[in-house]
Amino acid sequence: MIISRNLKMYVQKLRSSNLRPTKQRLKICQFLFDRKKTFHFTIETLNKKLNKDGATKISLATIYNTVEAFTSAGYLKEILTSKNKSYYDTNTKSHHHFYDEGSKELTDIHYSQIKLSKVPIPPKGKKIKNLEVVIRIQN
Amino acid sequence: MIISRNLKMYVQKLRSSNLRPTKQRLKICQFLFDRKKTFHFTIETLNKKLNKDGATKISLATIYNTVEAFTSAGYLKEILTSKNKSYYDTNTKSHHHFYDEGSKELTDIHYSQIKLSKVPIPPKGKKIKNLEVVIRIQN
DNA sequence: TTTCTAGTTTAGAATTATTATAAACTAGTT
DNA sequence: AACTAGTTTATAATAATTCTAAACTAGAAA
Repeated sequence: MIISRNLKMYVQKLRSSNLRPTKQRLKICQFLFDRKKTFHFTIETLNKKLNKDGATKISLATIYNTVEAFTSAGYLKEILTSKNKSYYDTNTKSHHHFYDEGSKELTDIHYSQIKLSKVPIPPKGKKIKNLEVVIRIQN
Repeated sequence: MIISRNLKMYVQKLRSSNLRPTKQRLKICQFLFDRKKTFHFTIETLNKKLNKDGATKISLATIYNTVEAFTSAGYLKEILTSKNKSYYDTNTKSHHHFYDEGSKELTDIHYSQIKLSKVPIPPKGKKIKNLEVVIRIQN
């Protein structure tokens, strides 16, 4: 079964980031990363989906902790929106988003679809960590 | 005095957006727009600055209402960040930001400092309302 | 294997930002 | 001067997130 191979992979991945491979973290890894397409979520949606089936529950606090840990470790990317709720993305590669103001849905824009021909120099002593384009759309 | 000229201007501006020129709204207009440089703020900072002097207090609810009204009217622009607090900008023209992850400060990037040579077509039936680049920086 | 300990999970409380409510007030029309 | 719809206000309610401290566990050491 593929899952067991991925599990080992996740154990290594977590260890390499100094995160103990706990049951909860592995379950969240499988849920987030055992998929082909990238996945956008909020804590709320993740919590609902993880705890939908009557299976072992992962507490909300753990979901917050884990998403935060995965984000610092670079497994997840926090997305910029104007809403007071954090959005995350399993696609950590440089890419951009459409943000639909009506439906509040995010759609990936492949990095090749946007080209910047001029980027400013960061202020003295600072480095660019990340550059993100959000295109707000509406009907 | 210049202020009285601006006051009249603000009265007109508000009327033209179907907003009654109340004492509170005019005071907030003066505070936000009687300045040369653009101003970035959160509700929290605006509230503190408006109510610093022992002068007539403007309630927090009014500040929320007014900022929301001014944003819909196009006097203010909501800025995208990853934090769970709304940031606003008195510069509503197309422009971009540095977001310093350490100090959580926003700095304007003049629109001419960023050039996009390729922009995607929006999904069917949708129009682009706005395009914003946020460059996250760190030490 | 058993013991130990630092890291982790958990439920629930606390905090923070924002929105809702409903009574008092006011701009501006009649 | 009276009226009314829009506005302000204090406060309560809600929502997202962070904190806390007790219970649990991975995995190193005995």
